[in-house]
Amino acid sequence: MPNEQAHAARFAQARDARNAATAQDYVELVSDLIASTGEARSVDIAKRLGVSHATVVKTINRLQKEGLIHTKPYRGVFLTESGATLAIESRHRHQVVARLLIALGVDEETAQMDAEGMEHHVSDVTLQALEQFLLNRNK
Amino acid sequence: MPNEQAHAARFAQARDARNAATAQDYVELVSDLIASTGEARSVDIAKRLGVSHATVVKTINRLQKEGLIHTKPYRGVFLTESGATLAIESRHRHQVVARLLIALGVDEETAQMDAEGMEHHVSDVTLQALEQFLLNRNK
DNA sequence: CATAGAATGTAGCCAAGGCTATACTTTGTA
DNA sequence: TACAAAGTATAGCCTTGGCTACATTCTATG
Repeated sequence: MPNEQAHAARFAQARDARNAATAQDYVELVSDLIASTGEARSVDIAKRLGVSHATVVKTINRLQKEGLIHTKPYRGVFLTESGATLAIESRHRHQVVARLLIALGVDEETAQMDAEGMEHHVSDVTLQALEQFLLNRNK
Repeated sequence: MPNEQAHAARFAQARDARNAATAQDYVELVSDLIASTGEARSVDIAKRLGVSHATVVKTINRLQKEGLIHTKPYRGVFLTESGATLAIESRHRHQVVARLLIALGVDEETAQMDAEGMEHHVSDVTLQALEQFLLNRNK
């Protein structure tokens, strides 16, 4: 077993990642929706996430306060600059994890499923290692 | 982008994994503490998790209702049979993920940090693929 | 161009997982 | 053996992220 402080630090980091996961999921999804359909409407976000629209509206209000998103009443949802940056990072992280799993023989759909949860816990150090592995492999 | 249903299913699975993560962390930790010190006391669990003891007690009460743990008032925490099974599975999953990251060049401490969060999102299919990769690599 | 239906927003509920503060047992030792 | 310290339990608060039910605004079409 690790020592007490190290152990607590691991759990603290995992908790932080869990808390940040929602914000990342939303900005990534908003970014995808805008890219593919020209706009991100809360009803579409709700369908994609599989939650009620009320939950989406509440979360969007929070993310707006946090400066990741802005909205116009009865209009779509838009990303701020920092939201857009976060979206790009999140999508990249997701794709790297998914590609790794596929490279290791996991089927596409399962890879996407598992990557959705795992991505939020991949640190920069690990992300680089995964990218390096994928790079070497395709040489 | 995936289709709507598939997309929603991914997020649903990630949410389920998040909800199950606490239970897994607790039983794994209780199991480790019993193995290394002979008992699992709530104050030690709190220190290891880096949360207050009140939080630990509350969670333990919930897990007790769910049949993973049992306690004797003012005595330690013990695992039920299903709790012990879950602990073994969880620890195994954690170790496979950590070993994978180390095999890909991530340093031990970072690997343990990231594995702590990632493990809860690794499906059985992915777990098998990771084990297979580690096996082939050590041949 | 009125209006029904769709989209958006609001209110209020719940459980989980954090916290501090306070109370109650146990236990080691002066 | 009495008592202080350590450990355990309880109460009450907060935020997040779910939900349903209801209210409001847009918009497309008859």
